[in-house]
Formats: sequence, structure tokens, C-alpha cells
Amino acid sequence: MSIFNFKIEKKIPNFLGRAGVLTTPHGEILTPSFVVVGTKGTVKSVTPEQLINNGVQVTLANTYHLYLQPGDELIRDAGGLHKFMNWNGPLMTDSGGFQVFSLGVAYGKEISKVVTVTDPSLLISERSSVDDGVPRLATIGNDGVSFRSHIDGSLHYITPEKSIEIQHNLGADIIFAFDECTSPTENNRYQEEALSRTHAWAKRSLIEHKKRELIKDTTPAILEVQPQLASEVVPLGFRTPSFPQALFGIVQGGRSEILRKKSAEVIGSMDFDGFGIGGSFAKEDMSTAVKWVNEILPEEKPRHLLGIGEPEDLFMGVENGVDLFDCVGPTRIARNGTLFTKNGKINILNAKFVKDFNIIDSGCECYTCINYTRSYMSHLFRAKEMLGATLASIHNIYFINKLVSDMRKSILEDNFFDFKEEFLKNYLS
RNA sequence: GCGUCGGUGGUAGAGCGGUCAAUUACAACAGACUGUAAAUCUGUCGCCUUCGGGCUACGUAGGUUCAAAUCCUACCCGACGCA
Repeated sequence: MSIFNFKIEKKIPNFLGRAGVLTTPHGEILTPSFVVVGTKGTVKSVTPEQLINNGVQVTLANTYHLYLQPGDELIRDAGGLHKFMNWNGPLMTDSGGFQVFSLGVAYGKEISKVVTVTDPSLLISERSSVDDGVPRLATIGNDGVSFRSHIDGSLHYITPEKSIEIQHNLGADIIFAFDECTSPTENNRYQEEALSRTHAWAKRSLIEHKKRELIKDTTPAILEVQPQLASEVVPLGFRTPSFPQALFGIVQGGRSEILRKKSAEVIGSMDFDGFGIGGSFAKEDMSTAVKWVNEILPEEKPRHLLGIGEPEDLFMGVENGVDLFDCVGPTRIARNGTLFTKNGKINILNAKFVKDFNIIDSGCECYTCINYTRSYMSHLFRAKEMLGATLASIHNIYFINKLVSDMRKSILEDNFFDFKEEFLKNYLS
């Protein structure tokens, strides 16, 4: 019944990995696939045409940011986020759950999505040591989260129901349950407490979503239209999307095998259209966590590893049964002058590139590499010209999408591990 | 020619007797960035170092002082004003 058909085309023998096709109201996503992040309804410095021309199938925007600016109701009235941002392909929105983390415990600290430590046991700390008096913009309650706007300081309260309401107003094809992304530095007791909250919020998100989908199905064209206005008079505005939206539940559980598996069972048994795997990881924990979870989640539904996007991590995820990834990495590092090449990342601001008239990555067929040299890129970045950010983003977006697309091809051609070995040998050398 | 003001590290520009190898910004040189608080942030930025410190530096040359980028004298250079 759902038009969110997910078809698995081929599996990696004896592994969890697979290649598939996920159908959405705005087109198919060939998986595994990389989702480019456009938090505020734009992939920074890149137009939708440039995204499409460089291999992007699907983009992801953010509930929290768009709710604050320009407002979800405005976007609804504009005809939905697809139309507003001129992205007509598959579109996702994150729930704001990551901001519970990034504007909460992680605010003003050296904690990020992936923590690199040599000894993971160092991560276990008392909550009090994390809470060192640095003011936070997000405070967690059992019913929801209070956010202090990072834009103007105003106070906002987001509950699971509110997050779903916003995401229905925004109208992406795939939306996420409201969750609490925890820091790997939290102790086990806190992880357990946060997990039960995330599970309760998942259920509430699902109920709210179903309720809204039901109304949508019965009166698809005139939902929330003022009675006196016929739908043809208000062709697109003033209504949530007339197409169904998919809701993905999010698995958490920190570094604990017990909690991760428990979460996969609890979330996996709920009637979600797919699943996100969330949390901030210690790098060395990531593969085990993903594996524990994907062994339990229903095989026939798509899985999205939230916020992960380093090439080596993408191989890990695909091998362990992840279908979708999103990550700010490729575009953020691009804006800061770091570019992917098959032989590893380069910082185009380094002195050695000033007179390097080669292209960024030999053999690359992206718009940037077809037309420009490392020397020119170096010049744009040194001169702080805007085009530098655009051309660098285009290159990194092309690179990462090509990489995942090649992984998919290798699964279909039964040589995933050969491809992985060959790529990583060059990339990590 | 006289007068006035000024000459500080790659640049601009603080400092105006000790706490000055010299605030700050920019440039330069590196690094970081993983569901975007991010076109951002961090470090280095005279030479040497066993990292304690040592040496050479604020136009040039002298001088005063326990101590000078800071005060005095002469000279050189620049800007402006008057001839």
C-alpha cells in the first residue's frame, strides 16, 4: 500500500550489505545512496541543477532550522519545501533530534559527532564532569526539549508531536522521529535514561504521524484549507502535502551493545517506514554498533546511518547493511578548502598548490575538474572568492556520490570487497 | 633654506623609561571539521635552544640612565607648511 516501496536488488553474500531501490513520491533512490545536507533548505553555495548534474539523488533539510527561519508554516504556504527550495527529487528532513545534542551537551565543547579516542573506556565519565556550567541552548525534559534560538535567543519548546507537525508542514518525502542524540561521554545510566526517552518519543512521533497521514489520505487536496477557499483557488499553498510522507524511527543506545540491541528491537518492531541509526560515536565503536543494530532491524526496510560520511565509514556502513547516509562533511570541508581525491584529502590552501595546474583529482569528471585547475581553486580560496566554495562543494559532492554509486555497482557486480580494498589502498595511503 | 610632524617586525598600525621579542588586524605557514550554532575554528608566525634560557632587534650613529622602541644630540629619509 505504501508507495515507499523498498526493493532489495542484491545482497553482499554472507554480509548485511545490499543494493536496492527506494521509491518515493518524488522519484527513486538507488541505494546505497549519499544524502547531501541542505540544512536551511539549500545545500550551501550550490544550486539544485548543480546537485543533479553531479550525481545527487536526495537531499536533507532540518526541522529545527526551518522552523526558526523562515518558519514551517510559511514553507507550507509556499507550497512545501520541494517547491520553496526548487528541489524536485526525493527530500528528507531531520527531526531536530541532533540539535538536542549539538545545542545541548555538545554546545561550546569539543564534542562532535565522531569522537576520536585511543582508549574508548576514557569516554565513560560522570555526567557532572560534562556539565561544567557552559550555558546550553537546549535543555531536555521528559516531554520535549526547550531550545534557545541560536539566531535571536527566543525560547521554543519542541515535543515529538511538534517536530512531526513541523515536518508535515515542510512536506519532505521522508521525515524522522524526534529523538535524543547522546554524547558517547555519557555514562551508561544516562544512556539508558535517554534511550527510554527516545523510545517514548518514537512512539509519540509515530502516533502523531499516523494521525496526520490519515487525515491527509481522506482529504488529500484540501487539508487545512480554509473552508471558503476551493483547492483550485489555492493550488499549492495553505495545505500540507497531498502525497504521503514516510517516517523513519531512530535507534540510539550509545556505545552499549545491550542498549543498541534493545533499541533496535524496540524501534524495529514499531510500524516505521524505515530506520535511522543515530548517536555520536567513538570512531572504533561505529562498525560494531551498526552491525548489532542491522542484524535486528527488519531487513525489508531501508536504514539510514545518520550524519556519517567519511569514505572509509561509508564502506563500513554499506558492508554492514546501511542503505542511506547523510553528512555535512563533504560540503563543509569543501567550503573550508579541503577536497577529496582518490589519494586522500588535500587542503587547496597549502602553498604547494599555488602553481599546480593539474585538476583536483585526475580522472574526475565533475564540473569543477572539467573546467578548472588546482591553481585556480587555490587562488579563489586565497582571495576568498565565493565561487571557490561552490566549485569545491561541487567537486566533493560529485566525489562522494560517485563513490557510493560505485559501491552500489560493485555489489551488483559481486566485487564489493575488491572495490573496497582497491579504493582504500589509494585513499588512505 | 627654515619650521612642524613622522620613520616600529611581510603589511597596516599600537606602544612613548622597566611587566617589550614588542597589543591588534591583515598576510603567510600548518591543522581541524562526520543527522551544519560553521564561507568556521585552532595553532605557529625575529634567530638559536639540552625548552631553563640565550642572542639580535623598533631609520642610522652617538649619548643620558641601574635600565631606552620609549629621553637627548647629530645625520639620513618622508609628508605638510613657509620662503
